[in-house]
Amino acid sequence: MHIRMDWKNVSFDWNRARAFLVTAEEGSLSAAARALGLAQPTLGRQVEALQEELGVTLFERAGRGMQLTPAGHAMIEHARAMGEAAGRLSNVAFGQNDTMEGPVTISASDAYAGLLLPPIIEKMTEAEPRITVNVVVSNTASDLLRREADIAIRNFRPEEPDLIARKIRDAEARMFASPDYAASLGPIQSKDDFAKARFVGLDRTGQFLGMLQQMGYPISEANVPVHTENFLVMWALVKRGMGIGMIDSVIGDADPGVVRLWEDEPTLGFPIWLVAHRDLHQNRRLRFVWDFLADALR
Amino acid sequence: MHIRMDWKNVSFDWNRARAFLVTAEEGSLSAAARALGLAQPTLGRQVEALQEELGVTLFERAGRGMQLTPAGHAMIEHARAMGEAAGRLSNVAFGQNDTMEGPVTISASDAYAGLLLPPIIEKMTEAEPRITVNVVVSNTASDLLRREADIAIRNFRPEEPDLIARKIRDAEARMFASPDYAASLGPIQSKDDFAKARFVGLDRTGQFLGMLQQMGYPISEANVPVHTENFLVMWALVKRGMGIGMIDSVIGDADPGVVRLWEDEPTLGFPIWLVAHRDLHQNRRLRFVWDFLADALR
DNA sequence: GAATTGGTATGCATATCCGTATGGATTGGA
DNA sequence: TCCAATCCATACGGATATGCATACCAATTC
Repeated sequence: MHIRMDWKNVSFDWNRARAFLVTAEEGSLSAAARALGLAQPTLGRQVEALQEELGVTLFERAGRGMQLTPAGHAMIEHARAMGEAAGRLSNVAFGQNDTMEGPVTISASDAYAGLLLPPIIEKMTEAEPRITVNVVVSNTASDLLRREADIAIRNFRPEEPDLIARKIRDAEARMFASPDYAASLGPIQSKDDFAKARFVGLDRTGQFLGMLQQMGYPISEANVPVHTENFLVMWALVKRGMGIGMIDSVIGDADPGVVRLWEDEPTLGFPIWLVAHRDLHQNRRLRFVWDFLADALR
Repeated sequence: MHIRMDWKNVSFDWNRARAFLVTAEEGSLSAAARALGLAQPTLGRQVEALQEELGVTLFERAGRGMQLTPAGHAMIEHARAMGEAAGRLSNVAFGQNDTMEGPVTISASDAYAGLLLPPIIEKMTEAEPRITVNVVVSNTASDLLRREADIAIRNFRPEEPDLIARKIRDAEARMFASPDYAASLGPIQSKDDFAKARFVGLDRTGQFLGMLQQMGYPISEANVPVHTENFLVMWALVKRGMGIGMIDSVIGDADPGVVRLWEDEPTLGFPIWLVAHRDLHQNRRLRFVWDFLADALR
């Protein structure tokens, strides 16, 4: 049956425990306030009230920020446990949430976010107007674990056990250039014809160049006069005739401002994965976006 | 150094999680409100707000009380984890609390609470006026685990590993009676003289009688015309001359209204233990009361 | 050493939350 | 079937917490 429990020891204000936790982790009341979306005096008063309520001094002012006292150190691990349980609660709640109204955050590389997703998102919001879409530009998988994003589009299979992934297709990167620049190069018959071509590089570390060299292109640093780490910048440069760029053929083919350079070129293959957190994947809204993206990206 | 954490998933109102937890455990909003010392509409609104905030239906009205939905079941364990961490936090905080101002709850049997403790508590509050003393009459050790009491006076060594105990002394129960009744019995020379004596029994189950018979007293149920489970009632009856009562000799000797019946009687020995929760024992206020009681009860 | 930066405390208007009182619904028992 | 008990929902006045603006403080920089 139901054992009569005693709730005296949990009847203190739990939000004050949250204030304590975040202040300790962030190191200052101001940072905690920013992290929680509250005002700094609010956090200060909550921590103050908790100290008053428990009769314990938790922090000492330390010039820059707040320093935990020994008593605070003895208590922070339990506040952390509360926070972790709260996070799990929130995750499960999100998974159980079966309303179509609300936000979904999609994480993708800048190329996908800027070139491929916009029309997809437009169709999706037409189909489900109550869904609000946020797009985050990122290339790491960790933002899913931290719940900075709900669904990620990645080019690798994530290893983390808490994540689930679905392979959409194998994409291939091909060479594109503006029609003008392609014409100035003349007809391409073999790799040797690239000896005098200009490329728009994708990083400063030379990986892009090395990759092409490995594929047998007779090019050196002189062939890559401009670099960027941003696909969208690269693409804009390519479209302005600054050189050749390599990008997912789906993106290049869909862009009327560029042409394929060479039909028979060796392509650079890479997979496209959809990734989500295991706990959140049941969410109805998320499932809808997941299925929509899987269908549209195929 | 400090990994930037994301607090979005813990920034919901933790007090609402508490409301969810207690409501689920207690089975109704009203019971939860009583348990937390809040009003029923408050709990109702908090649960309502949590459902709104998370987009999940947690409860269904079930005539008598609230029933968890499947979604609620999926989440309650995490709320429970929060509650357990909150309890530990509260315990540790209590242990770290180093102020002399505040309450201390002492649990004791009715005999000690009513006969032995009052003068001790009086002296104690004189020595430390800022301490507020609550006395709870109870004979179980579990009220310490539930934190319904801070210090308990017990006649057995508790087995629970979370409790710490200190043996104060071995007490002996002796026979006392009012002077009038003692005189009416005449001088006592041996156990046989008790054949026609009247006793005031301490329970209805016959344990008291059996104990005396085992000690060699030639008595039967006819010698125990009145029973009570309450020591204070027993004592009042004894002092009114209703019969013989057995009680800690320290209590009996200190009471001018009774006399020892027989110096050479075989005594019934039992230990006196002071018990407290391990986590709370560091508390300065508690230590003071603990030491004071240990000294005064010796 | 003055300016700048990042942080904490305080006063005040306001928005939010809480408790009391009350009505409505359901259960259990006479 | 009706009565009593128990519980949830709603309305409203008042207590409480929040945010903004600002004063103040320590550390770092030029």
